[in-house]
Amino acid sequence: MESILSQVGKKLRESDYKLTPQREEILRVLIENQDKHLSAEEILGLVKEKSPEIGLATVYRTLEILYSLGLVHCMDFGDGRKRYEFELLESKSHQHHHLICLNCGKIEEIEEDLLEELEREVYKNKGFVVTNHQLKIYGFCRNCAPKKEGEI
Amino acid sequence: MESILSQVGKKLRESDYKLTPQREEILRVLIENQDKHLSAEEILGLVKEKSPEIGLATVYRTLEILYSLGLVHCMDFGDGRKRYEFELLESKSHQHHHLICLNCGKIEEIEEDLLEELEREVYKNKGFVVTNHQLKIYGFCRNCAPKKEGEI
DNA sequence: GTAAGTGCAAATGGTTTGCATCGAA
DNA sequence: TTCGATGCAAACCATTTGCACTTAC
Repeated sequence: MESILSQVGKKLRESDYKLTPQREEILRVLIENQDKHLSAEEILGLVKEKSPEIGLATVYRTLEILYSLGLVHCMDFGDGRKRYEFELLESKSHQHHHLICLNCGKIEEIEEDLLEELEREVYKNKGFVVTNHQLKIYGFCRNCAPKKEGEI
Repeated sequence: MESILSQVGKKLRESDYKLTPQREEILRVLIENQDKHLSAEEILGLVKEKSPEIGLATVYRTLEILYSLGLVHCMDFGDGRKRYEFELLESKSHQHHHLICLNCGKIEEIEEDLLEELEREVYKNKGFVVTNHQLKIYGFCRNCAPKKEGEI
C-alpha cells in the first residue's frame, strides 16, 4: 500500500503534477476504500478526519487529475452525484460490472466479463471498435430477493 | 402514432393524471424522436416550436410522470444532463444497449441482448435476481474508427 | 524563485420547488 | 366547481471557477 502511493506519486510527476500532502491524503482515502464507491463529498469527509483544512475544490481537482491519468474510475448510479473508485495500475482497462440492488441500494461488483461475443457482434454489424464498456445490472441482492419474491 | 397518443392518454388517466395540451405536445415530441436521446432542454426547444408558452418545469414534471409510468427511459451519457427516450408500451422491459463514439459523440443503439449467460452466472454466484440492465459501450464508430486507427 | 496548487467564496448549470393562477374533468 | 397542472422565478445542489495566498520542486 505504501508502494502504491509511491507508484502513483511517480505517475503524477511524470505528468508534471506535484505530489502535495492534500493529494496524498486523498489518495490514501481512495486506496483504503477501493471496495467502496465514494462521492467527492464522502471523500472530503474521510480526508477531513485527518486534515480538516482541505477544501472540496481540491478534492474535485485531484479527482480530475487522477481520472485523466486513468488512476480512478468515475461512475454514476443515478443518484445525482459522481462516484469514484481507485483503479490499481496493473488492472486491465475493461471495467468490472456493478450489481445494483433496487431494494437496499447495495452495490456489488462482479469480475465476469463475458461480453467478448457481444463486442464481436458490434464490430461485425456496425463497424464499431470497442475500447471499453460499462454495465449496470439492476435487481435484487441475495438478502432482498426472497422478500421481494411475491412482488416481482 | 395517433393511436400511441391515445394509448398513453388512457394510461395517464388510469393513474389519475390529466392529459393536458402541454403533456400532449411533450408526448408528440418524444414519439416523433424515439430514435434520439433528448435532454429536457432539447425537448423544451422542440415543444416551443409549436407551443412557445410552455415552461421548462412542465417538461421536467411531465417526464417524471412518464418515467414513473414506465413510458420513458432515462439515461445518462456522462455529459451532465439526463436524456430521455420514449418507450413503446409493448416493448420488452430489458433496455437495448448504446454505442457511444468517443470521437464524434454519436450514440447508436443495438438490439442484441446476449447477456442471458451473464445473468445466469450472476444468479448462480451471487444469488442476485436480475430485473434489468444497462450497457454502455465506448469506442469508435464506423466513421471515426479508421481515423483513430493509428492512435489506439 | 516560480509556476503550480490550495482554500475560500462566488458562479454555473441542470433540476426542483413555492406559489399564484389556470383549466380539464 | 375543484383539485390537479402550469408558468414563472427563486431555490437547490453537485460541480467548477476566480483570485489572492501558499508551497513543492
